[in-house]
Amino acid sequence: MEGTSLGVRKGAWTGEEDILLRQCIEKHGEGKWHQVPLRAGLNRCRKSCRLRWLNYLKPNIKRGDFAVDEVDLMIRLHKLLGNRWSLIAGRLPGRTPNDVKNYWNTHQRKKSISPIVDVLEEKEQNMIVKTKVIKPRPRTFCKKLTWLSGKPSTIIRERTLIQPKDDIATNIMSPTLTPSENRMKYRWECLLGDNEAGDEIATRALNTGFDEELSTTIWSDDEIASAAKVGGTFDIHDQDGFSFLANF
DNA sequence: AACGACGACAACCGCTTCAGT
DNA sequence: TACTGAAGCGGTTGTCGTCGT
Repeated sequence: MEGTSLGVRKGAWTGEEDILLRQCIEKHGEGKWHQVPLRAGLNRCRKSCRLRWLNYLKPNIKRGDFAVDEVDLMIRLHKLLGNRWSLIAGRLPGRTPNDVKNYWNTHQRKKSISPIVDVLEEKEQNMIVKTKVIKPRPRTFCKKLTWLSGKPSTIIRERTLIQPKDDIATNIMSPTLTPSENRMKYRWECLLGDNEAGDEIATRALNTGFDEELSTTIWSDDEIASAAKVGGTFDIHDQDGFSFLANF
């Protein structure tokens, strides 16, 4: 793996390079990775420096075997998130995305290749929920939409969502899931999110439950505007046949 | 002792996303 | 709005150590 490309060193890092990189980060802080090789006096590319720091030199990195509870959490998170290693690692203190990925590829993937485990996993999948990988994406709306521009309109829109008894749950509700699936989703959102009151909210969600009825209502522009402030998932249709799923 | 298979993990590469202009 | 460079992410590869034959 040793070698150079355009004069940039590749391959395993030496102890000397580690020291230079660590000193540089301690002095200037993380970030501005394109400046790090110059500042540290390293003949490495920015990517290499960043990776070395994040995966090896950064303080508080936990090394050694994964504990049973870490593996358990990893499996659950992987079921929910798929191969989103940085998110999974974010919930495993001291573990890096590379660590998690390597562990998964060497231990867990091996297990999933096993036909017996395959069958068990499939059964478990059927018992719980179909995996739905949630990838947050920014949504952009056409500015021609009158209700976004604030102009009055007579356009009919439908709002379809499962009504929660507790409005605090509204934000993460999905009309495409059953109430129990929504409960599960809610718990995970609370677990994965940065919500400070996550535990309390999760408990309340479990104790509260959700109504099973879907409601379809014609909303005025004002109602939609207020709903957007509260938040939630909306299946919106207008009279031009334009429809989309919106999360506020 | 020699050698091949395999596992673990560090590092690279290419692509996507984000932010600034 | 389009463009560009930086940062971040996940897939893949290379290397090294260990174990079994």
